[in-house]
Amino acid sequence: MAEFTHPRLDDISLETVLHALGDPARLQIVRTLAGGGEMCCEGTLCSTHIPKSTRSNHLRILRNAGLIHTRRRGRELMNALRRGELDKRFPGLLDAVLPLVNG
Amino acid sequence: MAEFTHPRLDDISLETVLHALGDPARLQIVRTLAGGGEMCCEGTLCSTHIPKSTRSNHLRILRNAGLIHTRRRGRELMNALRRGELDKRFPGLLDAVLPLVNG
DNA sequence: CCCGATAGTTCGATAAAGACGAAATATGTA
DNA sequence: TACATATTTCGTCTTTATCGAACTATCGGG
Repeated sequence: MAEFTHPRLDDISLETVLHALGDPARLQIVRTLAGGGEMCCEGTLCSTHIPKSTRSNHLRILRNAGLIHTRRRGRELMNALRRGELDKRFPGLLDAVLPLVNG
Repeated sequence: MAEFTHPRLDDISLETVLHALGDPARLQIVRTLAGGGEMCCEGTLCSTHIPKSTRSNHLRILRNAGLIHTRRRGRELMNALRRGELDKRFPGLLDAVLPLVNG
């Protein structure tokens, strides 16, 4: 399988990022990844009953938006938040979104 | 015409706000209103060729999300960003979104 | 190697959301 | 009252999202 393509830092658009974050499932994924670790598709949203094809699609949207980085580890695909890069590109955005405000 | 309903500060959800912001037209409206003034539907997005029914819908989404406040002034409906309230509810969010990053 | 199990993606069909012209509603002015 | 202005609502069409099923890739064990 070909590896994934991730947008370069400068190509990440705020609008696309906001669109990606504007979904409850994706926001939850991002918050889960905010701890700093990696998580496979199976691992994300494990507390909910979202089918894997939908999870896969959510992760693809997050990846294409530039929010997460995906690498293969064995048969799993590990996803990590591109925290440092995003903080550089959009200072303060993740800080504002990630706290446990849970509005 | 009945006046508009605006969500109370505590009822504004981050997810809904992010969804509202995750559209280029609406992001532009919010940025335009960030100057602090009021603007009618006709006035928003005046540089683009978006039909009024679509503009109206965008403003409704922003209003329901809690981002803007709408009041009638004569036959116009003036819209203003709920900046102070949003800064209280989601500190740093608008500061991160509004700068002319234009990613 | 080939097989089965595991992890994810892709496909295809249905469901939900958005866009926009046309018609309706509300307000102001003559 | 009649007409113009400002905006919403409605109906239709297009776009986007969801999710089961089928497909692809990787690993471990005969």
